[in-house]
Amino acid sequence: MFDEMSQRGVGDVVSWNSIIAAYVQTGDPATALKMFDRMTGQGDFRLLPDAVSLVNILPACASVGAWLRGKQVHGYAVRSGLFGDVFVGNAIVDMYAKCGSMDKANNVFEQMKVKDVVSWNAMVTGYSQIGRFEDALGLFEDMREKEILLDVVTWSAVIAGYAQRGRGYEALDVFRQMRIRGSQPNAVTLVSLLSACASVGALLLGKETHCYAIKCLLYLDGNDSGDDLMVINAIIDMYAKCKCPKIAHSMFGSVAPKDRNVVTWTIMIGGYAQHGEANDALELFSQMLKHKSSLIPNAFTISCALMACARLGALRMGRQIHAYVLRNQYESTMLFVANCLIDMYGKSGDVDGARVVFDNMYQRNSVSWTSLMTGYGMHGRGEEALQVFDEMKKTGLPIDGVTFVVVLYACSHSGLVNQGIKYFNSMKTEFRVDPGVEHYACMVDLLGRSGRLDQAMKLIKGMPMEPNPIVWVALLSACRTHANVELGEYAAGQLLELESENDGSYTLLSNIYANARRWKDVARIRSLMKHTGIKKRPGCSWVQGKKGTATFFVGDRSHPQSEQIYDTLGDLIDRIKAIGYVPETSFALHDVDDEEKGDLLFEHSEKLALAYGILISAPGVPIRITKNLRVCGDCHIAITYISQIIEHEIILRDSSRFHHFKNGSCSCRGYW
DNA sequence: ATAGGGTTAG
Repeated sequence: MFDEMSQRGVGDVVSWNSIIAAYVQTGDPATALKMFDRMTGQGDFRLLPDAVSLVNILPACASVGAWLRGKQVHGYAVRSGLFGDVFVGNAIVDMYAKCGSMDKANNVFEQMKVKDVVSWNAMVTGYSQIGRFEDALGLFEDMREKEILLDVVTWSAVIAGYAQRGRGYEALDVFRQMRIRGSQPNAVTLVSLLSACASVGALLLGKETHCYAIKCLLYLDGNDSGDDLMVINAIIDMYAKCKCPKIAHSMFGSVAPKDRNVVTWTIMIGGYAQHGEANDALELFSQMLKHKSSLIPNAFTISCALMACARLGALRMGRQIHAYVLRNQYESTMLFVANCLIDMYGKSGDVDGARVVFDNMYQRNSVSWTSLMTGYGMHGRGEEALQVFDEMKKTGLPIDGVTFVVVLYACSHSGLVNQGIKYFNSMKTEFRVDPGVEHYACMVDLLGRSGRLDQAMKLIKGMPMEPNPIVWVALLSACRTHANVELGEYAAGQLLELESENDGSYTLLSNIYANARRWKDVARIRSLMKHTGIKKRPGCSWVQGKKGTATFFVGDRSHPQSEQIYDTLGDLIDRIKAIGYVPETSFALHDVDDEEKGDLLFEHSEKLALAYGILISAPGVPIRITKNLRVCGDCHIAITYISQIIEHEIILRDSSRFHHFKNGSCSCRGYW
């Protein structure tokens, strides 16, 4: 219609405004800007924009970050006298605020002769979005003086700002003030509040908000604005982030499938991926695809599904999703998805696959670089990780604390002790990043892993802050690796004092004693665990087959092919004994819970998973195993031997790193 | 015709 009109020369400002508004509203600001240029450009057709034109085009400038264009429009508004229109003024303030230039916004705001509550709200929002909450709340006082009533938007903007920055408790505080001052919350307020609860894991307050929402939804019910669904989505997300995936799922189930939108599905998939069973996330994802109605996964959905794959090491599924991404061209949001792909490939044992994704990206950010480095680090390919770091430095992308955690982690798992020390020392001097407690933990790990326990202890003593549990666990596990009972006891004692002892630290200490043949101490630890009710998390390994995942616990006989699995395993053990394998019984007490069942060393989950992997894999195909805890020492020795007598490469991911077993050696080279 | 909200990565 518009084209026809403009060809006949009957289009006027109103028709141009209408078509431009349509582009803005359907989320195509680039075309809107092009049309605005055509409207105002040289030629036969040159229309003077009116106030509506400006109010239409300013948000478009803001949303693509076209600060310069916005400034030109601002100039035109002043020259043409349209600046006096309060709508125009508000749109200019908002445009500057959204472009991150609050000082300019404030200038304009102060020049406006007529202001309304929207003007004030635009300023409050602007300050809240960049985290300048003192300035935002300062405006509250000005508003009170000028007797401008704070409305629901004013309050919600600040609550949302706090929520987005993870400052949930301050958001809740503002909400309380809002209630005291008698403002009535609406759907947006509730969504912001729920997101605040989610960000700090405040389950109780989240439940309170849920109850409040039930009351409010009675009134909202029946309008088609989609507000109800948004609130419900936020409730599902809140429960998932507060580590209640079951409640989240029952809320999800309470929404009729036809009423769910992409966000509903994505929230639930992401909730399972991060706080529940990652397998359930993938199950839900394929359910969503089967729905085949108008539900199309967006970049968020894909990222969540890839997170689930990464957690499981589900390479086969991850590759399928990668193919889906390529087929469906998720270009516009490729950066995020590609970063998830790098992470997924790295964590699923295919770091070369991660590299291919990285090399094919046309845009990268620091997450892309660090994800790739993490991948190399986990696989013990420290030199390559450091090469990537050198390349990253050349890009000018910010090098922050996270980058150094990854660099030090890579050094630690490849035995690059001197380089690690060098990078640690360069953090402050060269990159102006203050080493945090997490970097000290990395250094303790680095020194400890390589056996320099005294040096590690010296570093801890010289720390400028209190060592946290992670530091002591790093020391403790180094004491296990290098059989240092005395220092191990000390580290365990420190953990006890910080009241953060968990099943892992008890197991480590018990292993240290067992290794030293101090069985009385082993028994003491065991009874201490029984007394305090600390249970060892059961070890669990899984293998991806063509028909889904097979999971094994220690001594597990639940698999239908159990008999065959045990036969294969027994056969392998016999064969490696013949070439020198001696069972390392000090690890037999690793699984203290199962002690009554006898010596289950030969039935550890990773051994069972390997036997099953051999059964289902074609010759020469790598076998990929994932374990929830660290691999047991005896299993590590046994699998090294087994790799000598079978044709498969064995790729095992434990909670610390990857082990590639091939021809009788492991890529970890002792750096667990 | 202007202001506020839900899902993703190291």
